[in-house]
Amino acid sequence: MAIQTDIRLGDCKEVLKELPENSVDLIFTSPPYADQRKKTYGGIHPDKYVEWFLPISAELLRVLKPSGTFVLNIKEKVVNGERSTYVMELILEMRKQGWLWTEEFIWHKKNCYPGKWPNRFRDAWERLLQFNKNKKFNMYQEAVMVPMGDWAKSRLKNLSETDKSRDESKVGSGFGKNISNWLARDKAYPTNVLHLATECSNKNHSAAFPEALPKWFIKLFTREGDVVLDPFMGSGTTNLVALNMGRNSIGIEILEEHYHMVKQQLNTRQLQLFESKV
Amino acid sequence: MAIQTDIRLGDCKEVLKELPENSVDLIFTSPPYADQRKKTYGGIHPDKYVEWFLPISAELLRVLKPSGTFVLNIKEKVVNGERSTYVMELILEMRKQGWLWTEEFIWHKKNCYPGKWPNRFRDAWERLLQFNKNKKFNMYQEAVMVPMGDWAKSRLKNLSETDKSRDESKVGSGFGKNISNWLARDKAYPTNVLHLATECSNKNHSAAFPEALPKWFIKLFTREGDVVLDPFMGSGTTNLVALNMGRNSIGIEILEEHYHMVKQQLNTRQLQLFESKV
DNA sequence: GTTCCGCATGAATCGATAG
DNA sequence: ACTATCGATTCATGCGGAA
Repeated sequence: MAIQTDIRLGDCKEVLKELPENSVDLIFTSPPYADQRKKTYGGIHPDKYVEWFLPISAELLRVLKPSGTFVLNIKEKVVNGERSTYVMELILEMRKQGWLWTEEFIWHKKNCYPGKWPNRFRDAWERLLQFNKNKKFNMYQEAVMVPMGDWAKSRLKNLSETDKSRDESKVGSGFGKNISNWLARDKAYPTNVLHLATECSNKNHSAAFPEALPKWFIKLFTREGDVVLDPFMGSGTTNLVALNMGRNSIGIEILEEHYHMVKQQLNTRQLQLFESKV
Repeated sequence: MAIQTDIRLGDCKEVLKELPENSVDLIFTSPPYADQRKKTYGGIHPDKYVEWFLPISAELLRVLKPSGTFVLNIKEKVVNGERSTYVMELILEMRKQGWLWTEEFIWHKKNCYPGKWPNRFRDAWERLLQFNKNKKFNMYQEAVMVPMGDWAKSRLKNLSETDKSRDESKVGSGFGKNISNWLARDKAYPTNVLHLATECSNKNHSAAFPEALPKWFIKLFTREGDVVLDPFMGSGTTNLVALNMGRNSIGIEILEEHYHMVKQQLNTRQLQLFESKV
């Protein structure tokens, strides 16, 4: 059966109500961060963020299968010299809503925004919060194991200090950094720290997160034919990756501009897939 | 003047009251994590953790200089399949107490303890929460600069060959000013992600952090002759590093065993320092 | 065809200036 | 006093043009 990619235009708070309950295997999304992207999303004030998000997370809880997982990519910004606390408040409120806060992965951004400030360094990481409905959920750990090829072994012998750090980021797109520990084995399990670069200047559009990010979580939490949902689709990275990986997906986007752009990209990609089968 | 290392035996909640207010430049500590290390510290239950810590953080707020910084190394453990929320609750409560939550650094542990669970990967990171009394605080960023990446290196190499000679002939015109800025800089500022290995050395303490961790923050937030405090001294890593870096320090430890061990180590080290001067 | 170099560009943050 | 906008700061990355 062909893979379905269902793209919908509208406010996810409303559109989500159209989806049946217990129908999604993985929700992977990166909502607009508080007080950012004002031009495109209207900007949610940090003080109002939790209040704004909770009705949406309630719908997400409804549509997620009991065995499914919700991965939320978010990072609080600095307000008045302090880190905002809305992400922590959101976690606490979502737990009251019925979510389990299972894990917090760290996305270590290799190329973060430059800048110099008197009392702060560059912010090089974001949160990837894992939420679940039940303690038992689907997780396919073997799918994200890091292969330890021969090249890694040979390169380890004569590594300069600079090469060491560079080498780490090349192994399996940033996973499995402790090379020397795992030399004896073929594959290693990753950790809860992901070391990836942002794809900053793509030709037509710049995605908020690199393809490797949704790809990793789709591998980890779904199998082929499963359903992936991104309620804040944006440039459609999650859905395109899902399609390429043989997963059905649903994407919701509030901006017509993004919606049409993703629609067009999907048509191109689906045509490619069709032709490759003929 | 000789560097003072003041080690005290007792419960820090009480001992801290002996210290004068506004007297400490940096507090760096790793308190017992909730419900962990039961054998050595009696284990604080996650539900009671905030309640237990707040009187201590109140004393810390009192003894810290207005220009000082408090760095708290902590990580919530997994309870019943979920991450505990006591760290987030602690941050929210400490802000009510008057602390500013300035930043959250990530310690990415290079070689974390191996292990495999059905629904979880190895935990390879810990939080380093930075709290301050004021928006203005002492920070010596140059002390922790790191070597630059490859791009800058290759660029520098090329600059020195093509543009350097031209620069010399036009001194004073301002033409080569940018170039000399680049030439002078072989180091870049770090980010808020620290990538350090854990030390697996056989210290008689269950959760020793590597020396590089306190060393980095002592460099960043203090100068020689400043005062560093670790209210949960443990094996005394913070104080030993401070001594080696020419900082005065105070350490408080509740266990006699640790207290005497650190006392002895300090005597040895101070004798070394004394003899090297003679 | 390779390799190399130049350049634009980011979920950023601060401080100053303006309404 | 309090919010909105703007310029300056700065580095890893990928692309396109050049050698």
